[in-house]
Amino acid sequence: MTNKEYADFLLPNVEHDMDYYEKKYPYRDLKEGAIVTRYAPSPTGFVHMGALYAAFIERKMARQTDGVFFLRIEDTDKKREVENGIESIVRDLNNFGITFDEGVVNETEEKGIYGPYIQSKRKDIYQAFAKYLIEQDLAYPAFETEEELKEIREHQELVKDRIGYYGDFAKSRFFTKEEAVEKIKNGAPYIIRLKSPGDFNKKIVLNDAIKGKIEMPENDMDIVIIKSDGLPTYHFAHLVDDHLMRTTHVIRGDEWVSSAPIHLQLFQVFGFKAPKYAHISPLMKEENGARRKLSKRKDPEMAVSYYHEKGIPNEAILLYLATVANSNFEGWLDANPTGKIDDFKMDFKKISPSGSLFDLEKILNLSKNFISRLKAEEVYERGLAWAEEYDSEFADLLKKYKEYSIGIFDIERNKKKPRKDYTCFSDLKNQIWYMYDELYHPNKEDFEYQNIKDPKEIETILSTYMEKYYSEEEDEQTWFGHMKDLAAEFGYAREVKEYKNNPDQYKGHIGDISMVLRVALTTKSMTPNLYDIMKLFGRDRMMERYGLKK
RNA sequence: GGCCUGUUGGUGAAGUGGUUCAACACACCGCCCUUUCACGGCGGCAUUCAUGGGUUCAAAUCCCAUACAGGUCACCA
Repeated sequence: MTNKEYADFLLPNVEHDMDYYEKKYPYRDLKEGAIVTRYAPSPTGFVHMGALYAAFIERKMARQTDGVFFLRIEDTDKKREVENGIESIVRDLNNFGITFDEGVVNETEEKGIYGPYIQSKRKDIYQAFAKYLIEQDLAYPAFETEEELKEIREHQELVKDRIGYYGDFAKSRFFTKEEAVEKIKNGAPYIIRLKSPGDFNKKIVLNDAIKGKIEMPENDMDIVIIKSDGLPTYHFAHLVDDHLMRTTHVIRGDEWVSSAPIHLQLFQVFGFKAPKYAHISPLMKEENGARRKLSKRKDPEMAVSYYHEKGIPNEAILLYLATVANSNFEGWLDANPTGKIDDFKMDFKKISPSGSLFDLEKILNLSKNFISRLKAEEVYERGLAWAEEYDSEFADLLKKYKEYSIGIFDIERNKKKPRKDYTCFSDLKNQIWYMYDELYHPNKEDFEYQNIKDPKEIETILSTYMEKYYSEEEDEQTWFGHMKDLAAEFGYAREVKEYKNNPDQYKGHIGDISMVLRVALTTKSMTPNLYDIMKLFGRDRMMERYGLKK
């Protein structure tokens, strides 16, 4: 029996051969240095922060080199598949402005000539490549059951040997073709394994774009390449797909570093040029003084929906991810305030080889700064969009008082250094609820009066202000002058300095008086500029809040 | 257990043999500005780069060991 016949026997019904596919997918005609890379998730659920981080870096590197970024779905494990997985992946990523040049578009469509981009639809291709290996006597059928494999492992643990299917432990390797055929004809189930030419005592070198030079023992495990369902394992699919899709850079999580020897060997066995690898370290979390990888199951902040619910702008998340990836990004943004992430030149070498603690504080800060730079109308629109999803009562108020609300968001916003009141959109209501009568139901103890607490005095100050000094028309300076007059009338210094110089001559200073007017109006001692707030309220509503007859 | 990687302040980090070697940012604290807050300004916050050895005239930077942390050892990706 020739090797060719053997291959046909082991993998029948394979339509094309390796050469056919080799010709079908031409080399890409791209300029020097262009990076072709991919985001290759298995459709097991929504996109989480770690995946978003990787996808962000992948797209960025492809874009800045005029390369190609494509989406490939790795669904060779049918057990883990989730319904509509593809749709949610594409949607989640698009929400962050991460789009693909090529690959899967939705459950049924794709674009690009290197497809299919869904692994389960590439069975024939993988088998064609596996057949080549069998013909070269570099792959063979293996018959061990799960139970037998377990026994081998237990034995190895017992005698403290290296664990795995290799050397003398790889019993199926030693069957003759005829013996194997016999078994199969008798109905024995089988898988295809690589006949590894590696030597554990020799070293291979992985020149990782992020982690640098890593020396590892050669792979000598006869790893599975085709599973019993005829689909390939990750390792084999990676070889076939990234070779045929003409990927130049494989950017992936660093949990893959340890299997890089397998991948390098696979490329070598076929005589293909291996892609460059860039292994990204994971986002970490600190818990009880120990660091661990951010977990999809345990950590709510891992889900991108967490940020959506909080109303943290996606732009802020992207800014954060850029900072984590290349810490010089912040400095660059500082020097180029109007710059976009797209204009920044990211560098693999600047990506930290060790995992970074995921810093929610920092995201909140970025979010706050981002919102502060928005126009009042934008804050309104985005705040409303958030509220419509998560706080319908507040959404109704925003809609009912549109111009008024924009006015609130506009306070001290149009300056070089705008106010930073809102850390995220879910924070809006906490900051300004008192501006809406519908939300204003204070108790007496809610009023945060400071130095002046006497109800009688407060009442007199309020009524005097409204009757004698208040005017709806005045500009800020005039208004402030009136405040000073009011202070003086009640025995408070017109200027803080004056009070500090002669504390005995005054009961307090202008600040004490304006505090009364502020707290009586809002219950709060800390608010944006009082002048602007009064402007928004207008006379009637002020009289009402001050408990004075109109 | 084998193999691989990492370890600079509360956090993210810059810095890879010597001309500020501990930048910058977030957080925190203090002061100033100021009608409150916010903004802004100024200042504080690692005499030391996990620990112990070594190389060198000179090390956070090179070497070795130890400790700690992370990853990986599937017919999962």
